Amino acid sequence: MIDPRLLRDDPDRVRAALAKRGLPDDPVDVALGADEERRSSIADYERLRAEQKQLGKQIPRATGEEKADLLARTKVLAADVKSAEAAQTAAEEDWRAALMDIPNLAAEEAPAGGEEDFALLETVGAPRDFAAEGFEPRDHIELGRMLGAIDIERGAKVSGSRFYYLTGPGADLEMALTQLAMDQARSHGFTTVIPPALVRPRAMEGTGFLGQAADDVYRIEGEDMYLVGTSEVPMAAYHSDEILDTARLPLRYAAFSPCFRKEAGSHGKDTRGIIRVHWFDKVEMFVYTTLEDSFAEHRRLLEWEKEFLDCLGLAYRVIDVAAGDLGLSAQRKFDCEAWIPTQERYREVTSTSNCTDFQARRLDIRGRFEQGTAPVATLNGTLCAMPRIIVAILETHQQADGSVRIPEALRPYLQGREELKPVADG
RNA sequence: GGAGGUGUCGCCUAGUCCGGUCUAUGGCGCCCGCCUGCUAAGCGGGUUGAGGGUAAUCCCCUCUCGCGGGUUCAAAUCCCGCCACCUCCGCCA
Repeated sequence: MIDPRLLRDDPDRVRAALAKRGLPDDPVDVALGADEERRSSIADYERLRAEQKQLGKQIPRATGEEKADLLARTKVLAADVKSAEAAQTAAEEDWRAALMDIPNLAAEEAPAGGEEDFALLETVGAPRDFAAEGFEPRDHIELGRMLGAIDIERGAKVSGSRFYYLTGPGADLEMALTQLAMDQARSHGFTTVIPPALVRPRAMEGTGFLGQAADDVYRIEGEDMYLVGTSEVPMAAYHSDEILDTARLPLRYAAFSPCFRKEAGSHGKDTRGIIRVHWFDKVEMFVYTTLEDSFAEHRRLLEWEKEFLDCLGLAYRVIDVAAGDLGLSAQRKFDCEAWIPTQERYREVTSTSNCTDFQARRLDIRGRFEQGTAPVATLNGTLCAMPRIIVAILETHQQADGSVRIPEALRPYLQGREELKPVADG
């Protein structure tokens, strides 16, 4: 939710921000009108209510005819108060709904436009040249099968398309990656967390996943509960309705959780393999800090993401995501895209967003500052999304015989193994 | 899942039976001031949050006693629903 004050004081800035995302600006006028309506209904209600309280105070002291008269007047007034209150509640709801529809204002620096309009920030490492090495790389599906690491057929049999089993070295790899990621995060002062993956609507809505993105969310039938698509959801809601001690900021958490996504509207995309799946596990960084510090913190999250990719020996590039592709909550977003040899292109493996005070305002998370309380800033960043990192590792570090060299950083978590070797059919 | 209990402005707590004098009591903590050679003690004052009137630190008003409804002229207080926690029983990893 954007700052209602900003909308009232400088609506043109909000209009410009919508335009930058390629969206129409009529929500601005809707919200402004709702704000007018809201404030006049508040004034109406409060005037009636104050009168009612005044008269009510006189009743216990009054007697006889005077009392009967007061009772008659307050009885009428009570009905007026009731309808004024209902009008006020309705106006507040309309106003809030209108405000909730407006996405966060994109950063000045974020490129304008849609998905294709990202800005390339940097390229790290060079894609491996398999032609020069004299062999054709195998894709992760084939490697996963040869190594006994990924079982896509049985995943489909049991759960349907876009499901998989990680087995043997595949399962080991996920565990190792999880521990490596958690160790890295811990060393940078993060608190490790395992959050609930099932949440109430409040958490989902507060993080911005129940608007246009609702199609992608699994809901539990008859329960009013949702499966989270990322631990950003339970971690943002973690401090909801709290006033944080600003001396303790930033609060940094590294959360491991399963993630569930319907992937509605992506039919036909990435149908093979485990690039795009309905369920995966992920280690996510989540930070609460001040608005002023959030921009520097965003850069720090990006550096920690790069540190993780670097120690896995992956080639990747970093992009500054365009305004139109930011999603509802983000003010700015950086994606790291790893080179996938058999696709011969860079694919998103991590993503970090600065949501400024947008989610904090929705979830009522404030800090106590000298001037009073104010919403804090929330940021999130992927440390390790398992399937995509496993894909990148398998394809990048494969050898001609189908074995895969294990990056040194992972070896301590894989019983010292230096490579994964193909196995006979399972 | 069943039965019973509890939920008050940071923490503890009075008030709820029997509706109005609750503008919610007191203690602790915290903040400001006084006193004191310093410290402690003592004395005085302040200390939930949100919204509206306002551009506004002052001032006025409304809401806020877990949340949402209802009854009533009037609800912390009475009624209903929900949520959380505690105790016991059942079940379970």
